[in-house]
Amino acid sequence: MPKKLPFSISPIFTTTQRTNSKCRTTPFTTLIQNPKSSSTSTTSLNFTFLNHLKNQRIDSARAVFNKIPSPHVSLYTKMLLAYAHNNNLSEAINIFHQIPSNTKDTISWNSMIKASIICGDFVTAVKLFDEMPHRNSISWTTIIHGFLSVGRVVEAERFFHAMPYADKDVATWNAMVNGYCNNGRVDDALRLFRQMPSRDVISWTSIIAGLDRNGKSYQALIFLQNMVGFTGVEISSTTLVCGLSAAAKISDFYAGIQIHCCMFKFGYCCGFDAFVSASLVTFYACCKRMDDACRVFGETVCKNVVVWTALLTGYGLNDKHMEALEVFGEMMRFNVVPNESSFTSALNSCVGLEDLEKGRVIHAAGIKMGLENGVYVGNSLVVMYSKCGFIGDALCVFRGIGEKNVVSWNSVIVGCAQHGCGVWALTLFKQMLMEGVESDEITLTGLLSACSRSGMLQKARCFFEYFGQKISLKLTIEHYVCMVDVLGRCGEVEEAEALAMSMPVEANSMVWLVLLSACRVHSNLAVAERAAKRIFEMEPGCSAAYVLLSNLYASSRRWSEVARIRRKMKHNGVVKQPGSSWINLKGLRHEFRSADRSHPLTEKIYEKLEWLGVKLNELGYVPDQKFALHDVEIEQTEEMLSYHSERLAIAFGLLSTSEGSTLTVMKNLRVCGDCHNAIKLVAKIVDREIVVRDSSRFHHFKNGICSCGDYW
DNA sequence: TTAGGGTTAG
Repeated sequence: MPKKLPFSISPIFTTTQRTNSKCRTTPFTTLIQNPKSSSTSTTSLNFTFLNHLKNQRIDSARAVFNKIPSPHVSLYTKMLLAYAHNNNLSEAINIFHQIPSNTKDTISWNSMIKASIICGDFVTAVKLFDEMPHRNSISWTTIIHGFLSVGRVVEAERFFHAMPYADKDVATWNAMVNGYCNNGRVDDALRLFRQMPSRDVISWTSIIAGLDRNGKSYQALIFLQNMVGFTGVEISSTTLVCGLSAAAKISDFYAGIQIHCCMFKFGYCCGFDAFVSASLVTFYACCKRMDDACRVFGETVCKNVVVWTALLTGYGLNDKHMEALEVFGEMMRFNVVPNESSFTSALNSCVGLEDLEKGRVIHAAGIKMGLENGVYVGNSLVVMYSKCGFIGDALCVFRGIGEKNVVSWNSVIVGCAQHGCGVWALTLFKQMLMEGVESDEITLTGLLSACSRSGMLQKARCFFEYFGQKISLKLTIEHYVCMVDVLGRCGEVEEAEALAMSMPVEANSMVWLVLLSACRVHSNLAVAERAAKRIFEMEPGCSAAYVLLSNLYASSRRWSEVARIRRKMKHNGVVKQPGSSWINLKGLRHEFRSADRSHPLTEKIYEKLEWLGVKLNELGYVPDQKFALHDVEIEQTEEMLSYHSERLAIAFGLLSTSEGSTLTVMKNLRVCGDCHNAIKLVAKIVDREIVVRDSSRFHHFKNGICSCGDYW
């Protein structure tokens, strides 16, 4: 863990403390209690009223408002809007009706429309709009923007088209352009942007931000370039922040640097603008320049939660998960309250470290803050528990999520698939359909992989057809990879090959690799050789394909072919990825290679393995030498199998953890069949659950059996 | 004295 983060922190300037300092109130009440004259009294009441509103003390504001003799219409307006922001529409309407009719002006009518929209009551908003005596462009823009803000584009368009052309000002056009972008209608936004009679800085910023949000970051940067180069419209910090966001998304370092220079030039980089700082931190992080990101962070005076989260996320993006979690801890120490985004990023870093213990600590902090059942934190917790090997906890968190979205359902379905709980995955999908949540391409990937890992071929065929034809989901190459995988694993190797050959897009090396893997399971050398040939044409350095083919030859004891593959690997400079397994204990990762003797507890680990070997023999275990994969003497292969990396990690785990606790081991390659047999028995001997996550899935070993049912 | 349009982290 890093002892010191590479940036300086000025705690006096954190947002929380700045806000608190503002809250120190002046004793205004003394002014009311001792008035010298009627006019002084009214002035004091007005002042106190405004002060209460400013500090969001709505009841106190109302009490003072009631004492003001003949309040000015502007005070009525402020009062009703305050009620709207408190989601109290009936009281806002009450105040509106109290405005004397001779002073009720267009501004108060517009404010009441706005108040209805804030409270989500569009019927009242439209009724007021119809009833008001004089509409101006602000009345129209308010209602158009209101509809767009809740995705009701058709109604917004109806008002926009009904609005007299002469009344449409630049703000109205801007509202439409921005609304189209926010609702994924970027082509309509571009059409209006070209049609509008004049464009100001907000028009340009809207289209730049909109293009960026809709996956057109490169075009956004072109628009920014045109704005600066050809329009003469004065640029704002918001425009530059949007441009920087686009540069960050496509990691365009050159464009981002130019924008940073502009920010300097216009004086936006003095450290007081959190938007500028957060966008700079993110930009440098996306360009893999964490030193620069840290420098910007250190120079930021106004460090709010977004700036902190930008740094935390940036470290995560760069696989510096320990540093990310250190930032999370630091922000808490500086009284910056983490929000859902901070938790999401911190939990992602726990996944990156595969560190369940840290994940549980962050989960506890989330519970304290009441964020556990929110959809963002809940989804991240589901992923964290699932990827750290605890699918039961993932399901528990999932059930608690208040309003589940498609990501929640996908996360839990994919989690069940990875843990081999295929039936659960399918049951959850049924519930998802019943709750009316629309599935997407990730749902199908999750379902197909659940079927693949549980041998449910017919179900997979149904899903593939249902998603492809009935709900017209565009099938991606990922889906074909899954379908070839499930066909192959279920023994339909020829059909899998036929599907790979007949795909609407050309199969990539991943498709052929899963087919080759299935050939390894079902010992189909003919298809394997054809699949391997395809892979070597596309990816000559694919070590996994060489290893799979070599293993296939080895399991058939065709040692001359094994030697040929090895020579070919050597000739092409392909290096086999060494197998390694690791276990995380108290924040430390203990990693082992096959026959490793570098760990400080090596002697004890090998003693434990010998003891386990004796117990295994007593239970009738005989090493399966087809997994030795080397042309060596039988005695030697037995020894090599006994010291595979996962066995060393398990032996170490047994020595270092309390009896009865679940042991979780990670492996970079697939666990071999012989180790799989041995670990089933080891779990029985030591009477513990052993979870092994290999490159394919999670295996839960308990009482002599594995959750995968020997099917993986 | 009160009303409308653009922004950062995930």
